[in-house]
Amino acid sequence: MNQNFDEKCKSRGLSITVQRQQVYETLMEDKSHPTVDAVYMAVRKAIPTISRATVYRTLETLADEGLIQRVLHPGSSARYDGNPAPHAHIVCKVCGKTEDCMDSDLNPMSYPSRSSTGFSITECEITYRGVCPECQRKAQA
Amino acid sequence: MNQNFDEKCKSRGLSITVQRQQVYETLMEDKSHPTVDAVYMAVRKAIPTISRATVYRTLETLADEGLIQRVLHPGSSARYDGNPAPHAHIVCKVCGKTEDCMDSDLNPMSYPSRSSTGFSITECEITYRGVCPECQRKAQA
DNA sequence: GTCCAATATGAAATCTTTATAAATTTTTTC
DNA sequence: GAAAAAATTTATAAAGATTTCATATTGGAC
Repeated sequence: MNQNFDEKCKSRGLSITVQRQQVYETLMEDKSHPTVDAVYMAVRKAIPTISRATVYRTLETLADEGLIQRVLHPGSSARYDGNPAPHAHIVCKVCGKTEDCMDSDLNPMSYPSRSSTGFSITECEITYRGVCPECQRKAQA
Repeated sequence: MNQNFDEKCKSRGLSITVQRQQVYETLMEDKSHPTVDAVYMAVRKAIPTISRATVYRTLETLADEGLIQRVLHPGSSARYDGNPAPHAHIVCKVCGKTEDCMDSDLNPMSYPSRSSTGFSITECEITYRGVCPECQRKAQA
């Protein structure tokens, strides 16, 4: 199916399963930062018997392995992003829509030094919150 | 109790209630970025009959008014920070401990321009994820 | 192909959070 | 201050999100 993905699993000691392949492929095709449930619904079209628990576990596993990334969403359900490269996100606090934020004027992400925190840092997430154009329009009406 | 807090409520048109006062005071005293449940447990010592729903609602209200701030926590429960000023956080992905991240070498937060996104942005959140010193030690053992 | 380890399933359990209606408290008005 | 109006709290339930668990199935090494 996706040779690249299979190799990445293999190199990490993960078994290659149809469920993992399908979840990954679905996320690569859906750029909307879908919720777990949205991924579950999409994957069911290909694997009708897949369990919701499997989708949860698979997404978590792939994120732990750095193949995808988890995107936070205030007070609501988790979302995932098929692009594992660090980049900022912008979330509408009315409808929850989540988009990449690629403004080149933004300061580049920097990491705190190990010495100052004692943490070993592996991920950085920047989230802007606001109101998307559509919800602004609806609010005016 | 806290004159300052009472005034802030008044200026925002919020009623002053013992529940709000106590939730706010609890959060000011607890610098650990507690979960809603932790706040609920602490406030119960002062107001044993307080409802969990009230704590949820109160924290949300105070955050909406900018008196406190909500801190995201990947896939888990929300946490709150009594300091409403924007600052980065660092979260341990093993135990969930959340700390302020005040490294002065970090790039300052910048906001994307309105024109590039169409969003009206009100909040920015920076979260680093990694493993805290304690959990690193435990993992070695 | 056989076997063992890893993974998936399905249902239930466990959080976490929100909604609702009735009761209470605050604020406003006089 | 007392009464009326508005806002808030309570308690319960419901909804939603996520995890757990025992069992069944599958993948990969041999």
